[in-house]
This record gives sequence, structure tokens and C-alpha cells, in this order.
Amino acid sequence: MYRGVNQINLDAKGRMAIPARYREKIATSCDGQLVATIDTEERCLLLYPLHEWEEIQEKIEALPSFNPAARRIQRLLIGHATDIDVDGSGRLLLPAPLREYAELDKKIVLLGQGQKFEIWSESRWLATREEYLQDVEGGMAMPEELQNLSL
Amino acid sequence: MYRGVNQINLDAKGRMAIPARYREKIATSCDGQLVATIDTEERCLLLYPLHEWEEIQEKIEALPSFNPAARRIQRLLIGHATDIDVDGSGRLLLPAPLREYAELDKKIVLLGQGQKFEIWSESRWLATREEYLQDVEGGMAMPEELQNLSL
DNA sequence: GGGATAAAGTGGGTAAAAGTGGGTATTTCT
DNA sequence: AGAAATACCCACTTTTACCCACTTTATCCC
Repeated sequence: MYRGVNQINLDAKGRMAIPARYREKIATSCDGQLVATIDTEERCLLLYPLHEWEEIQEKIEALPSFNPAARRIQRLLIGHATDIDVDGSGRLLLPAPLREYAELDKKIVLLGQGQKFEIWSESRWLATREEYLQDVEGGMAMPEELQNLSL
Repeated sequence: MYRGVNQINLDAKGRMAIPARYREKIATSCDGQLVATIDTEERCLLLYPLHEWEEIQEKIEALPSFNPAARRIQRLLIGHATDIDVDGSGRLLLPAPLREYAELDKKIVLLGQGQKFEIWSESRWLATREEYLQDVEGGMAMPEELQNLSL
């Protein structure tokens, strides 16, 4: 279960250091093998441990391929999915095409999201977060399960 | 069951001392392992014993992830949830991003709230409390369960 | 009530860990 | 084959966690 916000700097080569608190878990759960792809709803990246991703990919591949929406998802998600491994100093290199998609420059944010991580440009994340908070405040329609959730 | 208001000072490093009366319970119930996240309705933080939080996280993760409202809640709550442990002198370090969200400077307030705590900036807490008192005085609408409550 | 004693809270130094930068060798692509 | 990109490695800087010591508050007992 990954969670939490992390402010990270990309270096000149496009590498990001994985926060130390996640390293051990990543090393044991997937031997440092990760897969990054794009999020189709927001301009951010998704980062999965290898076998988590493989399960998802199987599901995506199983979608009816004559369905245009399914084809689109397959092309976007599987098409952008890139294998990545962690280097000796706990860093990983984000491929240029993915960096461009998410508009990542120096300052980025890594969000723990349960099984996976999300990677955002810091400015975009802050803006999106504000938007979300407004929506919550404004009483956005919520699914029933959510309304019954007691925090 | 935690309860009560506590005025606390953050030190220069962003650490807060846990009031002594809660320490033993925190030590036994979760071995000093806590999780802090943001409150989405108010600019304050929520502080849970680790396993309390894990139950909540499971419920949040189980929400349908194609539902936009659910995604938002996941990003806000899980995305900000940060593991924290109590140090040798009964203090905990609040991560900078969370301090910024709740606008915590030196003077803060820790509110016992049953299973969890809330952490407010003192000024914001006082203002919010006034607001609540005004609402009650002004005859704010109450749910039926509340009207039957005898204090 | 006041002093002594203990507990709680505060501040900050230091060693270790994490993060950062960049040089060089190797691979890949054209 | 040459150029570019990548992987690997090492060294430096910054941050964090841990520890110890001091100040303040509370408690107890006379």
C-alpha cells in the first residue's frame, strides 16, 4: 500500500530519486522493476510495480477490440507503457515522451495511490488539487459508497 | 477514544510534542505508528493510528476508479496520507506539505475526535469555532437523530 | 503554601542516510 | 563508424533521525 505526497526534483538527465521510504518495498515486491504509462484522464503519469501492471495489461487486452473506445484505451495505455528499473542509487529515468506528456520539468510530485504511484508536475498538481477541493466543498455529486464513508 | 483540546507549539523543525496523556494509548494501540492526511472539507489535518487508517484506505481504494468523484477523493486522501512515527521524546514531525496545507505555523491545536485527532492552526480553529457557534445560535437545521439527542 | 522532585516540553548538535551532480564507459541508432 | 543516448559508478551536499541536555510545568509531601 503506497501513500503520501513527495516533492521531488528531476535532474538534468530526467532522473528522479525514489523516496527512501518506498525503496525497500519496491525492491522486494518487484525487484525494482516498474512500468510507467500515462493517465488518460489527467496529464499525469502512472507508475506500477511490474506484476501489478501485467495484470492490468491482461485486462485491457481482453477488452473487445472491435469497440472503438476499447481500442483507444489499449493504444493509449499499453502504447505508452514503458519498463523502467531503479538504478544503483535508487533513481529511475523517466522516458522523454512520458515527461513531455505530463509536462514535467524540474519540480514534480510523486503521489502514493495504493497499488501504484502517480507522477505530476508540481504546478499542475497544485492547480488540480485546488480544483478538487473546490468541487468537494461545492458538494459535488458523490457515489453512494462515498457518502456512507465515515472518516 | 481520544478527546479534548490541546494547545501545542510547533518547534523550528516542524515537530509537535504529543500531550503526555495520549502517549501511552498511542504507544500500545499502534506502537507509535500514525498516519496523517488532510481533511477535504476544512483546512486541517487528520491523524490516525496506523491500523485505523489502513481500514479506511482499503475502503477508499475499493471505490470504482473510473468514477471521477472517487478518483478525487483517492487522490486527496490517500495521496496526502503520510506515515509518521513518534520519536524518543514523544514528538512527531509533520511533513512540510501537510503543514502548508493546514497553514500551520507556531501555534496549533490538537483536537481529540474519537478514533482520530484533528490538527488545526490555532487562529483557524478559533475562527471556525466561532462560525460553528454562530450557526448553532442561528438555529441551524439539524438532522432528526440530533434533535433527539439528550445531553 | 512552598519547596523538592519528577515529569513534560523544548532546543539544538551530530552522525548517518538520503539526495544530487556529473564523469566515463557502454550500448544503440542512424 | 560516428553520434547520441543510456547505464553505471563515485563523490559531494543536504536533510533527517536520533540523542542528550536544558527549561518549564506539574505533582507531591511536609
